Amino acid sequence: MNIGQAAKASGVSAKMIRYYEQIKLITPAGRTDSNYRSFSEREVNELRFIRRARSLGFSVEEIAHLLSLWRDRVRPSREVKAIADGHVQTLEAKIVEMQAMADTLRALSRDCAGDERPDCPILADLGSGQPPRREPAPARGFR
Amino acid sequence: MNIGQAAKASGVSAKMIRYYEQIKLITPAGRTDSNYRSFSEREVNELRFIRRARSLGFSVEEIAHLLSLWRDRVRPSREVKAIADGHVQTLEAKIVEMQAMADTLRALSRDCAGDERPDCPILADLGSGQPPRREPAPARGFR
DNA sequence: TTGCGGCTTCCCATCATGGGAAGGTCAAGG
DNA sequence: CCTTGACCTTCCCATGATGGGAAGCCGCAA
Repeated sequence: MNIGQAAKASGVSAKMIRYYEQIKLITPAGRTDSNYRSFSEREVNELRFIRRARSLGFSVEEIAHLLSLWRDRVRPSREVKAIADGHVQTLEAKIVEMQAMADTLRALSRDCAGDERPDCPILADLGSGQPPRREPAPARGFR
Repeated sequence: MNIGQAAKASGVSAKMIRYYEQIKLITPAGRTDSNYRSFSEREVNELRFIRRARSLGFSVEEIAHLLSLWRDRVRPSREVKAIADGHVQTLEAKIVEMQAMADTLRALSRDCAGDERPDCPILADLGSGQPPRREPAPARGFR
């Protein structure tokens, strides 16, 4: 199986396969006499693992760790769970951040006429020298 | 006002100010005899505008557009709103995507013992050759 | 005058991905 | 046996926004 077939079979582009090999995420594939890479079914499975992990947002570094645990028959599931939970936290933090951005923008956009006139609360906000948006007094009562 | 003071006053690092100048997001600041950049209050205000826009997640390209509208006294607010709404959509799409990742991972993690034993549904999923996760039959009844 | 802190430019690194060039290889069909 | 087209190889470059750091110039204070 050469790189194109491995790419199709795994869903990882040939470019990325070479890259993963270069950064030592995967062990270098064998080579044919003519220097073509040759992939075994096992290696294709690793590529599928990587593609799936990437699609869940894991970084390459995290995937390196996950792969080593996957290969380790006596890994403690505690370690796997820790990586997953850590990543979930990262995701949640980003989601919260983006949600805040979107909420602010929706509020500004709601009050913008969106017609031919130049008046615009969005530009007014951006130009107002607003500090990085600290919560506008968190409405005592949520605690 | 030299670059350090402008940085403090605007909240944009000196590094970034030079970068914004280089990519022509802002007009090159004037120079003193000794080649130091010199910033006016007006330029500092532009930097604050940029910092605020960045904090709302706008790309530099979008900010270039927003800045030109800001400077244009007869802009149609429609254009500003379009940029903002477009960005909100981008944010929402990313949020949905990350939410899906987090949901999947939380479900997998929930079923993982997280102890010394090697059995782990997280690794099982990653190693299962799962295709990029199409919804597992969307449970008719939510419409 | 010395010394420290700030300024200048220039280069490098990040993270994961793609584009493209130049050249070698393989298989099918003439 | 040779051509052709599709594949493979390596190498370099670009992305977006940011920071780190080196080498060298400048300005102010003691």
